[in-house]
Amino acid sequence: MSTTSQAMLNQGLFEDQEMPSQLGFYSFHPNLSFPQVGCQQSLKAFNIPPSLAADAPSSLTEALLSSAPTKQREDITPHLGGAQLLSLQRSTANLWAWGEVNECLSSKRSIGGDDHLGVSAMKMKKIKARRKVREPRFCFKTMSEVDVLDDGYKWRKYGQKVVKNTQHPRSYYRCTQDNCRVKKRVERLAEDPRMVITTYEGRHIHSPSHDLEESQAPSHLNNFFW
DNA sequence: CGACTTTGACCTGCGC
DNA sequence: GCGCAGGTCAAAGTCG
Repeated sequence: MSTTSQAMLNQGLFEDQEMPSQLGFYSFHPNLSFPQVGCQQSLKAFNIPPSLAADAPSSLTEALLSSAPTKQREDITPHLGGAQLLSLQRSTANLWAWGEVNECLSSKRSIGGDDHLGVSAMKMKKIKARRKVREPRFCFKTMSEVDVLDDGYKWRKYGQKVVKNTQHPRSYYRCTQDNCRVKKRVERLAEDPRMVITTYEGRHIHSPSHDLEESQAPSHLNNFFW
């Protein structure tokens, strides 16, 4: 669709279903090092081989690309290699997660063992206590004029809320497929209204509604549903 | 008429 | 316990 062809997938954040405290993030900047441990935990949840992520960020990029729906693959590809993203911007959509990611990044090399994420046990305990069990979440930022990007699935809007300190409302969508409980939130970045923050929660139990042909193509990575 | 959006009310978790 | 903010519900409205 032409409206989404201008969209640029810049960076993302995902969370392990089994271990919500394990967060990984990806960036398409080739020089940015990778928080490998947390990353691999999350990759396991999304069925992406850890070996792809352990080597270099570019490997992960390929993994994400090969497992993404055709439409998003087209959106992402033109921007690979030339990405100029070094900073991680906060948004109300993933504020709860960015703190942990930042701590992970700042301490990932110096600390091993159980405390490999560098988050103090006390703080981790507080975080876990605060958070109830969540579906795996995947959040990314796109530059797009349209709020709702065509990701191949059908969504029904079930709510809209004005979030504090932002002039743009947040929209809540649910997958229309029976028994599929995937949700997504869409909002515009307060600092840059051109950027759309899309947060997926849960995993689809079915193929994209208009991407069936591609989803049946043989690939060991194609079980990564968005 | 069914599918979808809108929107105010309600529920829940968290900080103080 | 109270108030705030985010998330969800559901009735009403809209559209094809």
